[in-house]
Amino acid sequence: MTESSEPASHHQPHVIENRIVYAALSGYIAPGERLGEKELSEIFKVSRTLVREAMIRLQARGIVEVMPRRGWFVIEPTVEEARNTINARRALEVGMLATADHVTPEKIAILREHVRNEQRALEEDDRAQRSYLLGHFHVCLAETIGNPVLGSILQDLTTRTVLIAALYQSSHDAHESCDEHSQIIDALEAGEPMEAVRLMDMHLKHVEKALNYRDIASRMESLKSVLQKGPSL
Amino acid sequence: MTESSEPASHHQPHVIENRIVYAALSGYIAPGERLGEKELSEIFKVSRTLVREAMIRLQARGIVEVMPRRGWFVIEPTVEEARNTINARRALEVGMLATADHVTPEKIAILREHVRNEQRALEEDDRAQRSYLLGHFHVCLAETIGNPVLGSILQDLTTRTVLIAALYQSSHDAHESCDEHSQIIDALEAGEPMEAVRLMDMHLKHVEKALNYRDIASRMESLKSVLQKGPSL
DNA sequence: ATCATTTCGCTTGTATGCAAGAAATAATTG
DNA sequence: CAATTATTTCTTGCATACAAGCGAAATGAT
Repeated sequence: MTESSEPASHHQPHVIENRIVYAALSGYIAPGERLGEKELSEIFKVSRTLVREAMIRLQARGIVEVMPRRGWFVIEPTVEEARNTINARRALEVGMLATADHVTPEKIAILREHVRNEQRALEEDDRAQRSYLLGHFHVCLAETIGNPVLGSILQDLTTRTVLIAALYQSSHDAHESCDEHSQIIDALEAGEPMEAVRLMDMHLKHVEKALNYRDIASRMESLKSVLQKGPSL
Repeated sequence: MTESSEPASHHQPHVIENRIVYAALSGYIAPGERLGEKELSEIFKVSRTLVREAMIRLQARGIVEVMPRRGWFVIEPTVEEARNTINARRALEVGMLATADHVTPEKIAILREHVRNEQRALEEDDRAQRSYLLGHFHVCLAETIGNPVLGSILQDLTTRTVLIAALYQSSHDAHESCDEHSQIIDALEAGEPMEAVRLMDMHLKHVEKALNYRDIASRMESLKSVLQKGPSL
């Protein structure tokens, strides 16, 4: 539980990669944050080569980006990129629910268990765990009613969504999210996949609606005005 | 047209990466083929470092895999992995068609143009181009009625599907594929997305049905018997 | 004082060197 | 001669060294 899901190979590069993804999902690292190669190489006690390898993988997954000779940064998606990411999730998750065959009770149980963990994190007000679990529900769903390929795609998309939510200061209520997850499972259990599709579509609409797309612009504006209007020191 | 779509940055690693993807899509490199770092570094006239970077990216995209100290190889998906990949495509493409809003005539025109290119490759019996275009149709569709995020995901999945088809000696007729693409566009143009969904679902079923999942086993069997029964030289 | 220019420090980009290991070949032994 | 063991070769794994370039600070000119 402490180490989350490390996919096979315990070699350093994957460890670094997974730690950063986990940190992003948990809200420990924010969009725009700089990830210096030297800094990380000291933290993980390896050479820059391995850090670089991890960063390249994360770049391929759309989680970090590089500015030539400036450094690696956690992505700060534009409004358009944010929309695209969420719409890609919509397509994937809707299609996944629509094409899934019967969901066995065992699978329902796994999903229920996950939601129970979400609720516990909510009660205990464990922000990091809450953020992680709310995002990871969708990965769990994809792996359970879908397959590992779907799961890994969704892992990347949800990680990006969490970063988007952080960047645009999502006001989406965590309780609401958790409830919606629960309702989706209800629909699956009742053998009504199309209802599950509808609920998922609404859920993602809520996620997107909760974003303050103006935040970046307004943040820059306010910064600008502060710097302009401020008294000369 | 000769260089296909190179996504920005013309630095070597991306060039190598794209060349290999293109070669896979065109059938120039087969599943299981070894891609030596030294070999590639001589071809592209760069150091192993940059080749390695490209391979790591391709690994993240699920197109090559590494066997420790043995080398890099184009993936040879198992039967289960093949199914998972195609099912992931089904979810994604079905969801994409189902959630897409109205398709403008301009977008229809782009898709029609693509199918025309497919037909030309069929007439001219240009195997490489044919393979590339039949796969790329799905990427084109994703970028046209979806967005770049969907496009890049589908790029990876279709590339893998082409490799799967090569590995399992798909008997899927190219003409049939092309026709099915055309019909999907018809449905979109007619404003009947659900019909497009149905057609896409069938299309992917055909793709999967055309695979001879026994080929790998039978190939190993025959090789084994040949080696056992053969006369001693 | 303000603006342009240059220098300098720190970061990533790329090549290279050497170590570790797997497979193929050669040598050894029963 | 067969089977095992030793050796050699070729591959990737990882660290390191140096080059290149951006940005900030220092410098200079107006």
